[in-house]
Amino acid sequence: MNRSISDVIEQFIMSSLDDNDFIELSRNDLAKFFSCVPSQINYVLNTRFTINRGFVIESQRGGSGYIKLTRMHDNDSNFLKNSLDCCAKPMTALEANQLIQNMLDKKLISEREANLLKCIISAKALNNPINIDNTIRSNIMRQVIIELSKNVK
Amino acid sequence: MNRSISDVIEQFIMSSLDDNDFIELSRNDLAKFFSCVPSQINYVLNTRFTINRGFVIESQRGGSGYIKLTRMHDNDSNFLKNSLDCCAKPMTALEANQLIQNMLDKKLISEREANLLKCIISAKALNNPINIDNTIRSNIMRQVIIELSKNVK
DNA sequence: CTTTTTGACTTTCTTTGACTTTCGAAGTAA
DNA sequence: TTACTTCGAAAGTCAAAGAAAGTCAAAAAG
Repeated sequence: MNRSISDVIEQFIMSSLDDNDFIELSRNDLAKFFSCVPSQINYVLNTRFTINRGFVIESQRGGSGYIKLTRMHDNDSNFLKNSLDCCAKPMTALEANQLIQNMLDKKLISEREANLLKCIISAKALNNPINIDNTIRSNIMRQVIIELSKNVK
Repeated sequence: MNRSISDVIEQFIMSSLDDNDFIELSRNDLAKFFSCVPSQINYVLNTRFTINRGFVIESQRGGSGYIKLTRMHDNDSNFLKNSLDCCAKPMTALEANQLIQNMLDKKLISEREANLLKCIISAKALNNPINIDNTIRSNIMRQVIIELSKNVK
């Protein structure tokens, strides 16, 4: 569902990454191509291609500048181990969502499972009188990771 | 027979759902179309298109936001409806486990999903200083049921 | 009373633009 | 040649404006 220009740009970049582990973009050219202001590219990059979702952004300013976008590969058990670390502290719903999305991207869980998890760590599910949602959220994600680890060599 | 504007809007939405399992609405456009305030749409949605009547609502705020309305088919919807009732009160881990087992038996979820859910509603995941685990547990199960409802054909 | 209608206020996400920083190349002086 | 300066072409930042949807409770209708 490409609802906004940001979504369209996201898709475009995402599919450029289908065949390559990294790509080099020109911010201005991309912006021109999509008839938007250059900083919109930054917005897409910052909201969609985050480190939490396994992307690394490098760039250079000035003449012949560029933006290099790399998709990180990581073996599954390593990934799960790192994810566990993320769950050491209380987590916001946003953080948890990104983690779940990441698991989906890595095919550690199915789309259905991702949706289940997302709704479980939502504010609606966890909302409680005292403000410890974030703690519970990371507890839950920790258990999920432990459970998933059983299926990984 | 259409006493109120709410009834008219209800009918309109209902007939949009005749051909599709889900529709996407724009709250503002609908409100404009029916010359009412936007929050009237929420009122109609909240009073008529409830989970108990077999509807699921998802939405997104912000620029190019939307409201997605899904109708679930009633094969399994009775079971889910009853399950929802179970989640009206706080639940022990044992009760939740039984509910999950039931879902598995009915093939509404896979074994893997059942295991995930079980670890999520375990004391380990939910344990928190104050004793409201059971409330959170039923909240979670309620959201899970709502999520599963989207997949029911 | 209960249900519906209304609107002020809030939250979330996106779009835009003015301003800043960085880099490389080209030009200039010693 | 070497070192310094200038200029323009990138990319970055940040906050304001815009565009949705959500909430809640008061007022109105039935």
